[in-house]
Amino acid sequence: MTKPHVAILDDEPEIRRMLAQALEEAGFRTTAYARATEFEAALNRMAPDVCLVDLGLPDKDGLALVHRLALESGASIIIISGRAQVQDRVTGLELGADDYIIKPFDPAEVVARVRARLRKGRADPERSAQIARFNGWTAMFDRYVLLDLAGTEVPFSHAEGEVLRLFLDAPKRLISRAQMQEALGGAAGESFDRAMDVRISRLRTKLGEDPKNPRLIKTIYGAGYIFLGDVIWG
Amino acid sequence: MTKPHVAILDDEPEIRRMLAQALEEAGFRTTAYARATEFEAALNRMAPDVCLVDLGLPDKDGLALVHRLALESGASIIIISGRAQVQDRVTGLELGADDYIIKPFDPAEVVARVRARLRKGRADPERSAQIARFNGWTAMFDRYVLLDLAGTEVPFSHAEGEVLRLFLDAPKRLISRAQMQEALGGAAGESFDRAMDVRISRLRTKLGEDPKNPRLIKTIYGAGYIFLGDVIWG
DNA sequence: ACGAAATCCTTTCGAATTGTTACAAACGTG
DNA sequence: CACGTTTGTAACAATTCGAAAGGATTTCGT
Repeated sequence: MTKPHVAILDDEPEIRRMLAQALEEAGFRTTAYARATEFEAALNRMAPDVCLVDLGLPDKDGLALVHRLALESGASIIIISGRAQVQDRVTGLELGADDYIIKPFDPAEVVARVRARLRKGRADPERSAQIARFNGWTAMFDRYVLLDLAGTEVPFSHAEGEVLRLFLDAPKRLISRAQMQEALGGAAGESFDRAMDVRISRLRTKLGEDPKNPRLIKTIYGAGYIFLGDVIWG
Repeated sequence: MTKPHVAILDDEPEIRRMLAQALEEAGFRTTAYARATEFEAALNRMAPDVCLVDLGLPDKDGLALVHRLALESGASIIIISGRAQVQDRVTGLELGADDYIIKPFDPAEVVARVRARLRKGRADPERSAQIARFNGWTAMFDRYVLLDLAGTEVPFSHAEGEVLRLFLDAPKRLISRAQMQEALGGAAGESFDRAMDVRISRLRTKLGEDPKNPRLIKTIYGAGYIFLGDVIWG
């Protein structure tokens, strides 16, 4: 996978430099332009993933450019503008911009917003498979099965999966009972405690734990549970 | 096509009302919640397109909620917060939010930003895509037939096609029973549940599923269904 | 308009999953 | 070691789901 490409269009050299530096430090490839005509001419061969466009351009109406970009280019468009009126933002967004940042801005926020745009653009098509590996096991949450080292499938239920996910999201950290109850959607004030115990008990047997000496799901008397084991997501 | 659905989570009744009114005037369907727990409980049957989440909630850490939403729900997430520090915005966006709006805000801008999210989310206006391939099958919705690898035709009915399309539009994601009921136009409060079971049962047999070990349409007890299989539209 | 066929919903009962109860074991405290 | 509290788990009950059978509705041809 190559680096995502961010195109910058701003007439102030200082801002161009600042944006390019921040974005490249964040792992993007950047191309900066000072004038709309040059920007447009280079658009096709650039094929950027995100465009940062300043509206206060001397040589062309920025909003018209944004509109054309939105219609013809598949890139996400982020407007950067000194005009802070709500009406400016609304028209910019209605014309097809995906975000609107007001000067002065913090480069860190720009990077974060660029990342957000890229995430949405590619998140849906190939969402990361919900797979976690730990101590010889492979948990596949979309298929509701565990694989051991030999490759034999051990199916687990939704209730068990909720507990397992909780553990794998916070390995080697104490998880209090109240925390778990909240996460599992347990109505408070009930004797839901026993149900949790049962879930954990069932999960333990499926993981082949020795009841006398559990190595993965350890219970801390009076405090909660802790999941040992080295988790790798993905 | 039904109206897009926007879910609102904010503890201040005044803001809930303002947002709901502005969004409904703009042609959206809205559902508002005051507390995170209720919001989470209703998430699956709501199946919103966009979530507006206030971070300053009394009953739960808003950022954790945003993170979970981003991972598990396909919806776009817009944070609304009174905290104006750049660092807050950056962490919010990094955790998976798609936008970050600072209080006090103008309802018109919120509407514009919601529209921007929907535009990108449904960037594929492929309502003309009537053919999908998955795991050796070819579903042709305009002709109401399934083709297996050998090319033999298996006709399916309209009701079965509705279910199949729902699955193929959201593969490898949990589809709650309530969500399905809504999508199939089932009036709420009825014993429509059994009808859904029957539809799915018929679809399963047509796909040649082994009832004891279904590989494509898996049922998650107490939660819904999930469609495994790699879908390619077109 | 009438009857046949296809489609779809409802009913019903059996199977699978989950929560609950009850009791035993483990733990901490004095 | 005695005692109360916390946790594990087996057995049971409640809930949820699958699939067959029958009936209601729509569709279609004549």
